[in-house]
Amino acid sequence: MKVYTVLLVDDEKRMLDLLELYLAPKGYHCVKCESGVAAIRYLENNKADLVLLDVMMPEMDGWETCKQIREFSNVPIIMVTARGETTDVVQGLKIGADDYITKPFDESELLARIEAVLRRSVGKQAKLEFNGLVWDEAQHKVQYAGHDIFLTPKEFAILGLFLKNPNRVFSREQLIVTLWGYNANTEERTVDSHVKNIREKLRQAGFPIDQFLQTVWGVGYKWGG
Amino acid sequence: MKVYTVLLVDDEKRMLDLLELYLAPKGYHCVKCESGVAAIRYLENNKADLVLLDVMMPEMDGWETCKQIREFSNVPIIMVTARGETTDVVQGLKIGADDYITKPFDESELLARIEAVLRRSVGKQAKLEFNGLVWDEAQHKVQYAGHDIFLTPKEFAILGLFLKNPNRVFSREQLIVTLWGYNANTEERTVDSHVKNIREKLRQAGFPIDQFLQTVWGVGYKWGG
DNA sequence: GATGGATTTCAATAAATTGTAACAGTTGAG
DNA sequence: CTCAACTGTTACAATTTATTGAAATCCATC
Repeated sequence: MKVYTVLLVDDEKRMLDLLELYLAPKGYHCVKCESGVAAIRYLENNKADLVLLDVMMPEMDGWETCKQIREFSNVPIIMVTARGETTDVVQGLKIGADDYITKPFDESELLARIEAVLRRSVGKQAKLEFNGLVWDEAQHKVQYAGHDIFLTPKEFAILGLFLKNPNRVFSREQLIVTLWGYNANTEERTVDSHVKNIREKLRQAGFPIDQFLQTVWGVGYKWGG
Repeated sequence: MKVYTVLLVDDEKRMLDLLELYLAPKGYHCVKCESGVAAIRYLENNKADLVLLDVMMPEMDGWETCKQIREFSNVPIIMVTARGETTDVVQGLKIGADDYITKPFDESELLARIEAVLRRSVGKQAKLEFNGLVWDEAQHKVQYAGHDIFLTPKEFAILGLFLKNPNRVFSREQLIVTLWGYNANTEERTVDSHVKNIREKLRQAGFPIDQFLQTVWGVGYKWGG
């Protein structure tokens, strides 16, 4: 069974411990952050399956943190609000949070919501947008400026991986393991070929691809702004 | 007996609880959302048999929510309006709602309307039209440019699924599970045969089928404009 | 149980993608 | 500036996938 990584974000250490106390015994791997900035830094370099994000925090509040996370990640986010806090929940859900829960909550409610959000996010087919470039899994289609860009399955998968992990550098080896599988027996040069084709097709469509799909010399490739 | 899932959408928690109090004892499975955005997100990833949608909500009102839901789903929708609210109900029903009910309502009226809408929707047979191509479930008939196109039952079902889900790519596996059933033991190539026959017959009738029923190489087929 | 249409399978062919190897071009450390 | 290592490009071979027609099977109906 898959172990889910949950990122807990709250300025109160005590609350973090309480959340972990609820989640760890259920098999969730918990990572704790005491500020929005720390959470963003974590997510930029690591993967999480879910974020539990407190709204009321000093420096940078939960909504702002949520907004910034959404600029580079589609990780499911559950907002944690205190009863009586006069925050506009609807506004928050619009920013991109997936659900919210009100403190104080009991263990079963917390777990139920987490499971619901995870279940929803697992089956969800991604639809990503980046500077006008749309990558739609359900339609298996890439669009820019209104017209379709025809990509082969491999090209489509590679582009999707980059879009899902902006700014992260992938070595050719990593790309092969992720997209071809562990026991694939593929030359690293093959990745170059696909990258070349992706660049060509997107450039053709007028998308400033060279600005985004970048070569990191001696390491691999990354999608960066 | 089938358990119906009802999606309740209202910005007031109290109203959601009240509705659930009425519906849950009658065997309806209730899902509650506090905003139109949350409701749309839910429906994009989950199934519901009915939506009870409050008109007066901040941010995105019920009509707008209804309109957006209709862009991807045919789920029956009952609008909930407050007495005295000066909304144009006729206008709303045109948008695609199936019925409406005025607050305050009593339990029996609510239940009666829900049952009526569900009964109607269950018996409802689709009739779709696409660029002059008419697919009529009640008559089990397909027409183009005035004359009938004779399709076998399987062909008819496949075409119907595509018309009901424009732009969505179906893998052969998905088509088999959806139209043959989970435990069907059918070769994937069989789908190709049916697709070939559908294409042949529609092409024969003069319909520009190749523009619509498209092969998505390495993935499956889709109905796209 | 024979008939005829519907459905499914199969195999040959066609088409497209993917992988490879060779080489040219580029980069950056020393 | 030089060189070794890395990256980009190209053409083609290998592989995978789609299409098609024909044959086999299924199945309701007479």
